[in-house]
Amino acid sequence: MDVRFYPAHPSSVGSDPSCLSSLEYYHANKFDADNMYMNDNNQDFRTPGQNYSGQGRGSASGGGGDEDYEIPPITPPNHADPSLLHLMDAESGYTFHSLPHNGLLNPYSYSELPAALMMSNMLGQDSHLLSGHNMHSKKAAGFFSAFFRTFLFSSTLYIGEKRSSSEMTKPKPKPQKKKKKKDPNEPSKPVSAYALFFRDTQAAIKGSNPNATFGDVSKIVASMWDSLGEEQKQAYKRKTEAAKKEYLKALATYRASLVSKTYNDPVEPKSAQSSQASHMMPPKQPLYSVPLQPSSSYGLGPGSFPLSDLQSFAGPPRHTLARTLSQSQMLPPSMSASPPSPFQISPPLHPSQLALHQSSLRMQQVQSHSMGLQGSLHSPPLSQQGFSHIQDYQNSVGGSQSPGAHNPGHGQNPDWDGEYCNRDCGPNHCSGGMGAGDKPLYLT
DNA sequence: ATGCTGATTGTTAGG
DNA sequence: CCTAACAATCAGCAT
Repeated sequence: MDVRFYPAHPSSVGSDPSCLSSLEYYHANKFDADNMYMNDNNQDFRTPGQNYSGQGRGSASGGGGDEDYEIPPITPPNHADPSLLHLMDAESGYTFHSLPHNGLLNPYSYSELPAALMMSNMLGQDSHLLSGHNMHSKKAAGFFSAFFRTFLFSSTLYIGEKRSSSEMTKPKPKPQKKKKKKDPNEPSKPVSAYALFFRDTQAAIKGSNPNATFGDVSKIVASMWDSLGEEQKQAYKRKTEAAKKEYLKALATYRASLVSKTYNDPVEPKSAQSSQASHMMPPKQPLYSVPLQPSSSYGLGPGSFPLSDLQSFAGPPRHTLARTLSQSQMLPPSMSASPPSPFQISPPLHPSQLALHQSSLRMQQVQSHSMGLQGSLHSPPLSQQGFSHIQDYQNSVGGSQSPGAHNPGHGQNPDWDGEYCNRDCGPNHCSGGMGAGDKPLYLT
């Protein structure tokens, strides 16, 4: 592994139009572009022993596993400057008044990278966002593209150093994975903070390095995660916490639906179902009793808190939770919403009895739970925790990465929506197609 | 402490 | 066409 910063060669800058425009923007913003040269040397940043022979079973894309990944080598700005926090001025838009000058960038120090990455992601990846917007946006896009590349190369260097030592010592054996079949209706586990971060940043990485494999991206994201500021990690963790609460509720709903299914479907072999249901309800598991009703029983109507929040909380975009909820809506609210306690499973109660039996208890649970939930959901948005610039920009460009997601009405938390509504943003997603007749997502 | 599972995206092959 | 596997990595949970 021999990754190094090559002496800059200004003449080669022009080889990358996007970089050129970025550099122009650097100049326009008094950023020292002189240290941001590119060269034509292809950088092979594979780590020793790694085989990028391709993905999937066929590895057809591998070409023998001898790819060189052309991360445009950019000599990074020269000295570490933790003040990248001031990278963007939320007031004035996108003036960059505190970027480092003339110093090698410490690969470990780019605490603000994710924000820039997300910007790069939004700006560079989805060029449609730029079309029809003003030059300001384009310039910003250009800047972030180049800015991201700078950091990306730094992270590449970092990765190479990091992994070369560990892999030399321990070649990891590849255990045979076997994915067990999972009930498609079962809500997916909430994505971890890291997964969220991965989702945010991978697009930008891929945008800058289309040839980068998943492994490459993973390493880069991992190094970035390591370098992420604690505050920003906390921001992701807060999201995860919220998603976890949602997951628990969805899980409770799902389990309730399993039980109710048993009741409602006597033809079905009961033994398997009920044993499954009871097995899936360990007593230790905190179960939230949540009435599923079209308008939230918490008095939080669809406008009471951002729809995007709801949808982003709806778990990973595998549709499992959505399906679960949809299915649950077919059931009586009390049944679908509230899992019977294990003690109530035997002897089984009639659904109506069950509902009555639980209603009083649930009322108390709901009230207490709603307090905590509201607290978490209305916690300060990320925009107040270091992502305000992103929010600002999303406001200026339209808010969503998704094509066609105009979101005119749910601007309460655009950064959330922009970050996590970037998949499955079909006509029924984001706010665009979420009409009254669409499936509402009951977050109560 | 350690190990397992599942999550991230995109590609590919097989059913 | 749909699904599973695969890649590197991390978080979370169970043991």
